[in-house]
Formats: sequence, structure tokens, C-alpha cells
Amino acid sequence: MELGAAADEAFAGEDTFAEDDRPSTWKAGARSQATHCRANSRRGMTDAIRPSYPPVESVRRALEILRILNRLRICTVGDIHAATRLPKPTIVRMLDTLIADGYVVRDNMCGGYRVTHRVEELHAGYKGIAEVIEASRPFSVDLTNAIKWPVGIGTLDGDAIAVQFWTGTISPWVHANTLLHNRPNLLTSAMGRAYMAFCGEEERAALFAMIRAGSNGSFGSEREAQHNVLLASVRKQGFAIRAPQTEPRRNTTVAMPICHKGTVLASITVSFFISAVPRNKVEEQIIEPLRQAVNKIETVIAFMRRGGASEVDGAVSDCPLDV
Amino acid sequence: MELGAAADEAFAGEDTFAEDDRPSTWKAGARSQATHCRANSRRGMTDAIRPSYPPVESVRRALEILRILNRLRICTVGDIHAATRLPKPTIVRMLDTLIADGYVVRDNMCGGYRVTHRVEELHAGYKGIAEVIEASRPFSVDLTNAIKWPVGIGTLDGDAIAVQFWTGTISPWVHANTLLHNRPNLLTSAMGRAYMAFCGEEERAALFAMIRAGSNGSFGSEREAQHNVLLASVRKQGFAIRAPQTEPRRNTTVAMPICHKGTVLASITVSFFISAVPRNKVEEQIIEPLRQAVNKIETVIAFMRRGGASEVDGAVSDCPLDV
DNA sequence: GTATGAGTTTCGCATTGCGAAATTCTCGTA
DNA sequence: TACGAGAATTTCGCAATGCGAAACTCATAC
Repeated sequence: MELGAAADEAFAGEDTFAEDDRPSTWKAGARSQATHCRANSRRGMTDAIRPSYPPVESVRRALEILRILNRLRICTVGDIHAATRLPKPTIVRMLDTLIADGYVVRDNMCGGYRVTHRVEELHAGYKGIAEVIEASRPFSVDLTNAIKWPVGIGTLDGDAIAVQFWTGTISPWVHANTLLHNRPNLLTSAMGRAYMAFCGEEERAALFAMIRAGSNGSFGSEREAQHNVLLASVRKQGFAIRAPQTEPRRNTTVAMPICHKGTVLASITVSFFISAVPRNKVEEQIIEPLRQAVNKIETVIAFMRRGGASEVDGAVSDCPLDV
Repeated sequence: MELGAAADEAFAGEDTFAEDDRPSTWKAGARSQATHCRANSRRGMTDAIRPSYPPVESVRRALEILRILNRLRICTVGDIHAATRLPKPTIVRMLDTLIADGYVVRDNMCGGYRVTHRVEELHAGYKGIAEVIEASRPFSVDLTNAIKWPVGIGTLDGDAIAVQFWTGTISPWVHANTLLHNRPNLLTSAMGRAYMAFCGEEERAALFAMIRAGSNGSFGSEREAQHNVLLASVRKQGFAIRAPQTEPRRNTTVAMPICHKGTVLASITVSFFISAVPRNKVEEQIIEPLRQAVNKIETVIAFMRRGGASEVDGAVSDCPLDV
């Protein structure tokens, strides 16, 4: 397996791994059979959680009416009644509520009711990490179920990466500590390297300038040039590996970018124990499955953004690769 | 006043208008002092309307929580509590409701709650006519209050224009009939001409192809070429005038495009009686005020789309002008 | 293992939201 | 102008729905 010089370095000292040394379930894994867990749990999945309350009917109705307004654009009470079968006084009450809080106006100059700019506040947070997680989650969970190693997703946040999603909650081969809310370093982490390798040149220059400004002279043009060589290699390979000196040294991380139309949205990683995966199996067991998951994720994102949907399987990454 | 050949033609037969022939208030105008009117009224303004019901508190709370989720992206119950001061069981109840209807998911892999793609349905209708009306309304109402003539706004809808906003409800100089829901012809109406003159070349070609296909041979390349000459003149002048043979002949209409970054969003018009405005006063009393309103509207739209806001007054239209 | 805090559940209560019926407004037509 | 039909809005009696303090349970940190 050809991983490049940096990648070879990551595996220094670990040549083989005996079959009986493979990690089985650990302390954390012992709780992975819980039927459900809470939103703040580091083990298990919230998927099977039962609701504490029945849905509030008035809320559902108001949101349904708001959806109709968005679909039909300019509506009369009669239009909404025809679309929803809700009683007209109920419709007027909900409209009065939406009007009171600024989401809708009643305007005879357009002949009915229409939404206002305020509805932007009801969706503006979706673009970004929420969208990336939504697109990535099923494939990440599948990947962890398949390869057993945890998958993480992080986004650029100022001068570091913010890890905002981590399937370690369901991975049998994981330490109890979480990666969630970690802020891996842009230069040394796999996430940071993947991000910087694939973002635009101007953005990369700006990031280098920020790193240089914050380094008190310890990061100069020589180290930047070296790092650029490393990033070029990352682009050539299509993935990044964590700097080998990073603690804990028993682990390493492979990262790839999630892109849409040439823009890096996030970095996605698989973390694993160096001793658990033979060096000649990393491509097959880690990198290739991760690459396939990234392709699926990018396809779904393109579809959701109506960038020309193709089938979920088999789509090609939009990231610039030096091939 | 230089209005061009087509514009001169619109005024054929009407040279002057005696001061005492100016229309005063008419039947419709007699009701314009109503304190408020309903959403389906063709006279008056809904602005002063009193709500029929107090706002529904649970709806307001759910929407407030949804706004926080969009602002903070990934939230815990504690985050929402800190931002809203709502009791935590209330927050959980609202979240359960939003989860039940698919707008939000609880996910321990990201450490809290996040919005889903479904929130797009709560805003998707804003982009388009709702946004244009919202930006245009105050300036259109001001314009009608200043010049007394009704302002209309229409958008392309298949093979015609759909008039979707009309200040005739408050204009003292207007016939009882409304323009709302009218579908002016693309070739003969001022709105249609303004739209076609300023839309992109590909779109215009497609529109011509559609017109030709629907004309049973009566609209051929010769008439298209003639119309293109007229449209070039419209672009040169910055406004379009209704074809003079259009009924009722006592009226005419001046239209301009509302554009954003070179795209025509809508057409906006002032309609007036030919006999009421001297030909040498049309520029001053109609065209120039309308142009100023359009500039303001486009500035507001650019600001709301964060396309580089400048002050509301004095912004330059983004429309391509042959100058 | 313990303490603290976060998230979730319970249950008595009353207010808030509901909608059938009535009223009023608006438009279209003669 | 008058009338009829339909659209939009208002009224008001009622009970179910939503509320939240208190309690409970889970999860993390040390």
C-alpha cells in the first residue's frame, strides 16, 4: 500500500497486529445496548427515544398553514381552508398569530396574505452544519456499523476546527472520551489538513496569515512552504492523516473534505488505533469505505441543493483532485 | 419631452387636458376613508385592521424556539432555556412537537437538537413575489399617495404577466375595476414589454419561441424582429409603454423592471388617464417618480439579499441600460 | 463512588384555544 | 341601485389541551 511519506510516518513502529489483540467491547461499549439515550449522552443513539408529550395541536396547525402560505405564495382564507380543511376561524386565529409575530401580513393590495422576510429566521440555520450532518448521518452511521471505527465531522471555526458530530456513541471500538466539542488544530489534525488542502487558495492564504499572526514568530514562511508541500500531497491522495506526534499516539485519523461545487463544507474523519489495522489494510478497510461514504454524502447534498441530482450511488466528488 | 415613436403614439389624439377635467374622487374613492378593510377588499387598506384573536401563546413559543435553533445551530435544552427563559418542560414539549412534524431532530451524536431540511418549507415561498412586494410596498404606497395614480406589480407567469399587487385600492383616481389577477399580454402590455426588454437574451428567445408556438402562425420572424426593435428602444429609455390600441384607450401604462444583479424580478407600473397628464409632463410626473421608486426598491432588495447594501436613497439600478 | 447538573417525566389544574353559528363585508350581476 | 351569494371575520360557551412546579432519572466530572 502506497500511503506517501507522511502517511508512512503515522504508522512508524507498528508493523503487524495480532488477531487476538483486536479491541472488543470496552467499558463504554458495555452500555451500547441501552434502548435509548438522552440528547447529552455519549453512548447510544437517541433514535429510539419516546416523546415526553403529545404534539401541541395548535403549533402543528400554525406550521402547516405557514407551509401552505409558502407553497401558494399569496393566499386567501379560502385557499388555506381548501388546502387544510381546518375551520376558518381556526385559520384566522393562526394567521392573526403569525401576523402578530411578524411572519405574515394581511394585505388587500395583493388580495390576501403573504409571508414576510421574517420567515428567513425559521430556516437560516439549516445551511451549514445542520445540512451537512443531516446528509452525512445515515452514511456515517452505516460506516461505523460496517468498520466499527468512529466517524467525526468538523467545520472551520475561527482558528480551529469544531468537531460537531461523532458516531463514537455507537462504535464498539472507542475510548469513553468523546471528540464532540474538541477543537483540533488546523496544522496538525487530519480535519484541519483536509480542510486547508481543499479550500480555495485565497482562503488558505488567509488561514496561513491568521496562523502566522497568532504564532509569535514560530510559524514563518519556511514552515508554511513545508506545510504547503504536505497539503499538495493531501490533495494528490484525496485524504489527510493526522500529524504523527499528536497525542494519544496509539490513535490516528484519516480525513477527507466534504465539498459542494468546489467549496469545502466540512471535514469527515475515521479514527482508529494504529495497532488495530495493518498498514497494508488501511486503504481497503478505512480509506476506501470513507471515500465511498463521502461520495454518497456529496451526492445527497447536491440533490438537496438541486445542483443536478444523480443516483445516490456512484456519484463523483466535486473536489479538485490532482489526478 | 422625448418619449420615442412608440411613446408618442400612445398619446395620439390627446394634446392637452384642461385643469377642470382632472378626475376628482369617484365612486370607488368615496369609500377610501374606511378605517380598515378586509383582505379581499378592492378599496382601502388592511393596515389598520384589528386582530380577531389574541396570539396563540404556544405557537409563539414554538416559533421562538425554532428561531433560536436556527440562530445557534446545535442546541441543548439548557441553551434554549438560557436564550428564552421558558421553563424546561415547555421547551421539551415544543421540541417534541417540532420533532414529531419533522422540523427538528434530537441527536446525541451532535450533542443536542438541530433543524432539518423541512424548515426550508417554512421560508421557500418568500423568495419571489412575496419578497418583491415586501420591498416595494412602502415605496409604491408613497408613490400613489404622491402622484395619485395606481401602481401595479406583476411577474412572469407562463405565457403572460400575473398582476399580483395594486395600489389602486388607495388611489383616488381610479376606476372601480382592479388590475389584481389580470394577466396582461407579454407583447402589448407595458409590464410584458418591460419584462422582455430587460430579461436575459436566452430567456427572451425562449419567450419568443413560446409566443410563436402559441400563435398559429400569426407571429413570425418579421413581427419578432419588429418587436425586438421596440424592446431595444425600451431598454434605451429605461421604461415601456403599453401598446396604444389596448383597451381601454383612455388609459395608458408606464412600466419599468425591478432587477437584482441583472435578473428581472418583476415589472412595476403606473397607470393613468392619457387626458389627465399633459404629454410634456409625463416624464416629470410619472416616469421620474417611478424611476426613483424603482431605485429605492432595488436597493432594499439588494440589502435584504446582502448583495452589498448602500443607502436607500441614491442607489443605481443594476439593470443593463444602453447608455 | 459521590455530587452536581442536564434532561426528562408526572399530574393537578385552569386557562387557553376551539369552532359552530352568526354576523358583516365584498363582489358580481342584472 | 339592489340583491344574492360567497368570502372573511366575529362571538361566546365550553372543555380539552397545554402548562409548569416538583420530582425523577440520566449523564458527566472528579
